[in-house]
Amino acid sequence: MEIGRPYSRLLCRLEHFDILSLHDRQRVAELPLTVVNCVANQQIVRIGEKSSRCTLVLGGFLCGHKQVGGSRRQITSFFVPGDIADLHALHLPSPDQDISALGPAVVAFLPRAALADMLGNSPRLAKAFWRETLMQAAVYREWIINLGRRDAIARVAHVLCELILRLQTVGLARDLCFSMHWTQMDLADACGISNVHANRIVQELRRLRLIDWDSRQIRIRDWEALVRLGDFSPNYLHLRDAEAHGISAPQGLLEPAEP
Amino acid sequence: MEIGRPYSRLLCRLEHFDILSLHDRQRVAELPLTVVNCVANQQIVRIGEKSSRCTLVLGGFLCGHKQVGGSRRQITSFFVPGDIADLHALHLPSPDQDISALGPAVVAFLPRAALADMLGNSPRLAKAFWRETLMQAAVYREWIINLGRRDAIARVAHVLCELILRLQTVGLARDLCFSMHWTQMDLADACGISNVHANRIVQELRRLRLIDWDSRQIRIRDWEALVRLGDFSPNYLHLRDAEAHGISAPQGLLEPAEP
DNA sequence: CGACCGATTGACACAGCTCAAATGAAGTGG
DNA sequence: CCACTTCATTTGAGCTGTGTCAATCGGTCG
Repeated sequence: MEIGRPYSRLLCRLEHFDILSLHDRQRVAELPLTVVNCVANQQIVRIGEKSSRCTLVLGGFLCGHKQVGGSRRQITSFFVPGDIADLHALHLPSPDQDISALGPAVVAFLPRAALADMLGNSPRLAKAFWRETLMQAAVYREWIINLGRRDAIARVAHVLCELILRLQTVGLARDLCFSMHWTQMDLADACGISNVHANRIVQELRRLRLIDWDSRQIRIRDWEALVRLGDFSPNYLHLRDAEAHGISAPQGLLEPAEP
Repeated sequence: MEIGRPYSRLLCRLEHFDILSLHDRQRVAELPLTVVNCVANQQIVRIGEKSSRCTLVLGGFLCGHKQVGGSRRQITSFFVPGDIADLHALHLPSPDQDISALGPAVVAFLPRAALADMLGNSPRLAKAFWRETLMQAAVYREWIINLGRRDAIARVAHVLCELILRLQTVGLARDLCFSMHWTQMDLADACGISNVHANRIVQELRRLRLIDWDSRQIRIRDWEALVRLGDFSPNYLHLRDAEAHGISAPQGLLEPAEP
């Protein structure tokens, strides 16, 4: 789980639309941070508990989730390296969901005061961070679509497509392959299905030769087909044209879309 | 559909946590705006179409929605008076969903340039608007929970509870009653169910004497029970204590929660 | 070696979907 | 004021995707 400079993937996201000035990049690079290794399922933010820091993902995955009534939890979002998982801490008094590690992860805590200070001094950085929150909202919207109107196999396919693309924007999963130490139950909780059914869907995806999911790693074998199955269109990720273009076959073999 | 001063409900939301200075309120009040009456189902924002304005709801309801594959649309959010429906236009190049009126509505268009100018000149206003986007994201998260882990009747109940509280924070629906010119299919599209099933759920809610829904108006008859049925807990709305307190019985008769 | 956790499989139940038709309500135009 | 249209609500009858329950299997770790 190599990390590089801790802020590099964050910068990669912040500069998605506008290049930052050298001065601004410097400000980000100088943010004080505390790096922490998390074990699988470690809880990082607890609903209702005020905290004075934000959490930047350096390696692995985090997820936001919430328990409902008697039933199983629902995962509301994944956070990949370069994401700040609790941006709401910037302006809201207390978190409205839990945030935990999915599998082992590495995070950096940024003191909110330092962050607020930085944003106050640079309108351009403030804009970049604000945009970051808006892009997260766009992903939430797409998840609503996913849960509301797609069947189980499409949901899973859609989630995988999204993950691949988000990883690629920060330089990961270039080969349509990434290691993911999480369980089928985690997948189920993200897709709003039962763990048993999640297992059947994974098997079906394997049978269709769309993915390999051995214990600790996912490999997309047929990107085109996965995109079709998941009814995936990436505009909600607000990628730049170049990347969005890559969608048709980000790194895999080119295959005609129509049979 | 009395409107009052067009910006009054917006101010009501912006000042939810911090009181604005007189100067800031003045800035908001002086925003140039174009008031427009919308007919039912009128489309206001089209996916992918750049625009240089934001849309403030003055009366009625808007909704964000998206069409998927062959199936029915999914509504991702409601917007009530005082909400700005397309805040993403502030920092994202193009919208990733459609926005339409649910029933007749009155909106005001605010030129993005004027808005950006205002936000650039007042850090406190910028913070208030940013917080507004974060609170919308919190609502999206809750909708993900709703669609992922609750059954149909709980979804509908939850959506109704949310609407009531959001209306009350801007001074509407004080009597647990509001007029809502939208169809059962709109409700179905928000809850991720079929229109036929939505109808059955509405009938069930009527049979249980939880709501009246005559053609054009919804009246909550048993708030406590609706909250319980919808597994509704309002913390995700980030209401101030006073309001959140009112939840147990916002205006209705006080009834003990436990049987 | 035992304990534990996650993946897998099977059988059965049911919430919610689809299709289709009937009813009701609100215009619209003659 | 009455046909006629249109759109929303309502009802019924199967069908199916997915959940639940329960048992088994396989790997990992102490």
